[in-house]
Amino acid sequence: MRPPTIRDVAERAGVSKSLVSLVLRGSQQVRPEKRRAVLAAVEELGYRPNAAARSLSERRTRTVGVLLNDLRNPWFVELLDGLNSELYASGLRTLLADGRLNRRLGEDLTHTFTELRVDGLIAVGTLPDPAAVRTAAARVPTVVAGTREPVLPHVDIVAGDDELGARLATEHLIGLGHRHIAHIAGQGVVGALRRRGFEAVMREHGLSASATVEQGDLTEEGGYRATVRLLGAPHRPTAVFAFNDMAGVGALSAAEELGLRVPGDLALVGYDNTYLARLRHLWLTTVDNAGHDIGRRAARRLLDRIADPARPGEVALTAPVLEVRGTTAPPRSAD
Amino acid sequence: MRPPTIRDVAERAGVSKSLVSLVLRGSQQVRPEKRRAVLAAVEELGYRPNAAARSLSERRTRTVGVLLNDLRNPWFVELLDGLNSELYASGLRTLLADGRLNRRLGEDLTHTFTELRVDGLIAVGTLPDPAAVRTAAARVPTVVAGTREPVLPHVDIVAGDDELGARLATEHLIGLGHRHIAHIAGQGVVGALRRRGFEAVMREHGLSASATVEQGDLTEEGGYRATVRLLGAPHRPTAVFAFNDMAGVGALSAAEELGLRVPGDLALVGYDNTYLARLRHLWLTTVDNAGHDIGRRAARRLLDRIADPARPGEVALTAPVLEVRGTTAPPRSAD
DNA sequence: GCCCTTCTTTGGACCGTTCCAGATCTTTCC
DNA sequence: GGAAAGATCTGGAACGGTCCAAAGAAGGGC
Repeated sequence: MRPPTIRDVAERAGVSKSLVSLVLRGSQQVRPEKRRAVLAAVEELGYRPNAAARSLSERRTRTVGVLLNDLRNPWFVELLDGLNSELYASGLRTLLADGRLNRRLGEDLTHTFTELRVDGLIAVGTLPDPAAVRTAAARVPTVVAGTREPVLPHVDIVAGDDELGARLATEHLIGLGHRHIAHIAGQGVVGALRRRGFEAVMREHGLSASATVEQGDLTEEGGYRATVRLLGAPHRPTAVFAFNDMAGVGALSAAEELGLRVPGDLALVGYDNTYLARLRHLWLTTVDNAGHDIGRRAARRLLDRIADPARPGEVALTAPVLEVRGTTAPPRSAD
Repeated sequence: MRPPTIRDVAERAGVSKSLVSLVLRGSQQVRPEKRRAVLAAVEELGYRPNAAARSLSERRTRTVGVLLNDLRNPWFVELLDGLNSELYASGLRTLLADGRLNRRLGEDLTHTFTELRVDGLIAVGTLPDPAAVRTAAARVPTVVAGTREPVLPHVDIVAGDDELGARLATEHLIGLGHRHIAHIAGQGVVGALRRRGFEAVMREHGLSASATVEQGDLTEEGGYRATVRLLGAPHRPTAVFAFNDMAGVGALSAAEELGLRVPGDLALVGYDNTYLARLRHLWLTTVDNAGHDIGRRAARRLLDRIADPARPGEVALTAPVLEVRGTTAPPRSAD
């Protein structure tokens, strides 16, 4: 009992398979009664076209491969959401590969996605294997979203302006009266950019001497550890700007454990405005990075690039917005 | 400049395309020197088989469709992780459709997945449109994971034992000395099961009179609102068992806002043991629902069902485990 | 009524694999 | 040395669509 094919439909409707194909692809050159007959046969048989046969013949798959760094990071999920909605509207489906979930990211890129002959590729977030992206980008239209690497010839980049975001956060803290401010840094290019924004603003305000940077990672654990180190040091900061919300929550825990009140004893800013920051119990001041919007823009870029693969790569940055919540306030006493 | 085909490889290696196919599929019936010639040609040309052509001919896609309720729920992500790792190991890739991300779930099911002729289908979590699952299950091997509906003829179900989990949580609170306990209920079958477990235990301890149930939903907001109502009532509970961690966090915020200390004035248990519950700042006592494990088991069930589609549907429940953290303690004074 | 257009409709090649029946080459054995 | 038995290899028919050149039908003009 195989699923019906276009020939079955043709036979039932009393026409040729070519005509069925025409009707299904919406040709205007078909007489109404034939069209009706075909559509009725489709309905009666429950016919669904076979995507494999179609892509073999059309030489395209209407599928976009998405390489994601980590599905556990809520910000990426939001980006993915924007991506999906825009691509779906253009009749493209999305095939997801998570670099963390199944480790063999490079393998996935070169094997799965090229075997499937995806029409396009979106790399989301800092990926473990940039070389794999390079290889793939040479064969298929590619857009990098949510990070600024790798920079490659015909590849577009859509990301938040991390340096600006870091400036906003730092300016906010300084504006509140903080002088001794620490930054918990993240990894990769994104980490470097946010750090640079922080350091630049501190320098501009003549506060380089009281700026501290502690290396963390993208997790709560990393933020916690970094904060413990920061607060254990002799001259401790009155404010912390964390690389992302997860690290910010870690910092929150560390402060609490050491008996410091937030924001009274320690002001705290995160980054990404994930739903974590929005939890009433945390209510983290953070930088909104507009993940959904970045996803949509990345999708549009990819559509453009599929239409014209040869055009030069562009970098599009979106401006982040500071979201002030409950974890920032002026320092208790002048530093 | 098209990608090379099996014919190009054959020509280069000086053999027939059939032999190339044999080599690539690992036949033992090929003389070593020919095998080497073929593999060398593959390497030189950078040949990658065309998945569409292969599935058309083999009449299977090596692809499993996954219907997910909500990617934003960390528990589902964990389940997905388990699913992926197991399926990947069996050479199946995963195509993800999120019911919340692109709303048209029913459409996706009947259109995208049937057009792609996926080899199997996994429905994760309570889905908005059970009828679509029913339709699809009639044509393709299907497994339901993480929930216990819909129950369908040849469909397996893999889920946590929600009633048992709720019992564990409730027993824990009673064991600590709580008498007046409230439950924030969730929706759907899962919600009903957890509620039933709670009510059964309360009844067994002769505490039905002091058991309260407040309807919430699966979000923080719902948990918050429900808790505000609970704590505003005349005879307020000393402990709350929330449907899931998100609702539990909402309850935490509500208690804090009303000036109650957790766990001193109010004990709190969540469900799912998501990373939220593990955040040091929240440190929620919760019920571990083993998402990763459920994902793996669902994958294995699907593999079995693909091998033998006609076998009767089975229900496999995994036993959850109570994870005691910082939000539960004995009540301050006997009730 | 006939020829020329303009619409519609159709047969068949093609997309890149797999798989099967049979062809061809090697061995083995008497 | 020849035949039978294996071991290898190959051509061609699927798989289920799209698309193009050409056939057939219908309408228009004289």
